Amino acid sequence: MDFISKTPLFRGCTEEDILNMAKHLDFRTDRYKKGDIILRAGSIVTDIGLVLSGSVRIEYTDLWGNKSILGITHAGGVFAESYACIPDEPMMVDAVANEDCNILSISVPRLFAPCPVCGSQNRLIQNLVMITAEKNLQLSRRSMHTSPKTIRERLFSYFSQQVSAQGSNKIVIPFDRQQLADYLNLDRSALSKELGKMRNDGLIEFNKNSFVIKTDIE
Amino acid sequence: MDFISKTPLFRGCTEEDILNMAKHLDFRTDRYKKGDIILRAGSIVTDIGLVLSGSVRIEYTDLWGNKSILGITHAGGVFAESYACIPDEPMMVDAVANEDCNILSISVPRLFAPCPVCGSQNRLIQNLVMITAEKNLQLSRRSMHTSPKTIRERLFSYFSQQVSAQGSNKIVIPFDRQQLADYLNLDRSALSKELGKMRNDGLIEFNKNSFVIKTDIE
DNA sequence: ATAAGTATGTGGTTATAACCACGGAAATGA
DNA sequence: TCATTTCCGTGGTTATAACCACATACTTAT
Repeated sequence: MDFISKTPLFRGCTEEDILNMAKHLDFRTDRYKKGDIILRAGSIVTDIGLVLSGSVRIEYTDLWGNKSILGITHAGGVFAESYACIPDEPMMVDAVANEDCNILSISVPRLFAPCPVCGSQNRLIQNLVMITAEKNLQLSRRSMHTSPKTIRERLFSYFSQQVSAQGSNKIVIPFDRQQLADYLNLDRSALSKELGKMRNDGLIEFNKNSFVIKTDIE
Repeated sequence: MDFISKTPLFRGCTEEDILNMAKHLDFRTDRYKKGDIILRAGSIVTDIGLVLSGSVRIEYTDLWGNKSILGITHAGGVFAESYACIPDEPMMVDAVANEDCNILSISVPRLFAPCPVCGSQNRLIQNLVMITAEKNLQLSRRSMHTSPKTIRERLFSYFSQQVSAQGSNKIVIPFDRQQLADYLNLDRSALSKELGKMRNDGLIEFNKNSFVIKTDIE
């Protein structure tokens, strides 16, 4: 309960607000065991899932049975919110219990239904806008960084964004090499090679996850 | 005005609602001439831009000056909403007048501020959630389709999603070849070649923008 | 301290996608 | 209708990234 009020979705809500909403909006919690399918591709969802404990894996399976993992939502995070917010939009992915977990379901239609009494749910909707907007920016950034054809250009794109975001030519990235490769849609060893070349070419310096990007502006 | 009530952002609002909000939320319209920079990268925005006429181009410029166009927002659409919804998030992109245009600015902080009188703005916020959620799904889909390494696999990914969405093995896609290549992050001629091979291999049939995807299930 | 496991860099090979160029088809517009 | 332009497929070449294998450095645990 104390945990809930600290999640991005309920940020700014008092415990009283939450209890109030729990009644009005008919919150529901469910337990799942590792491997259980929480939401199935093709189904229509109307509920946001808030992960109370454990984690949820978002999996994509194409027509030919090829699977790939699109993301993990940990405790405190929400999943399926984009599908839940759009009426009649079938899920493209499965939500699978990555480990034993506890999920709080919140009905978007109820959330959107006007409630003259409590202004609390408006706060919730606002948080929801911010959460989806933030996910949007993350997706946009990745799109930008993976659009160049060459490894070097993708790294340039990513680095320049990080330089701007961190306000310095000296940046620390939140990825190890494999994760960076996944993020930029590259092979790890090819990535390592290109980083080495860029260092030789005097474009960057790096040590582990710390990089110095040398712009020609002195 | 009649136009405004038909935009996705104001869907479901009566003219009275809109006039009401125009007062409370202090709507502002601005004219821009083709080429004008409406919003500059690095700046903090708090307003959503609703395109009343003309169109707005979203441009990304990296540290080395390389530009790329990320998208166009036409009349009725909104832009910068993700940045406006997240406090202190600097724009990564420029918003440029693609042609002479008229922009309605709506302050998100005002939109989020509680107004005891009018419930109309809640409707607006709900629409905003749906708009961002929809953009989210679009971005996710593209991410899914561009993650495979080979052209054929990207096409499989895209086709299988379309088959599912259109509910038939016979699909019509909204792209010409160049656009499909851009969408899947491919070279056009390479794309054409691979489509030809897939036809030879008996996997698909196509004619212009109509495709038949042959699953092995008869 | 040592061992096991993980992360990273590097060389070499190969598949493959980008690139360039062009010819024909189809759409557009006068 | 004809002219013009855009769109699409194809061949050939080349650059490049994936892939494989391995050696070294770094972590972590016991």
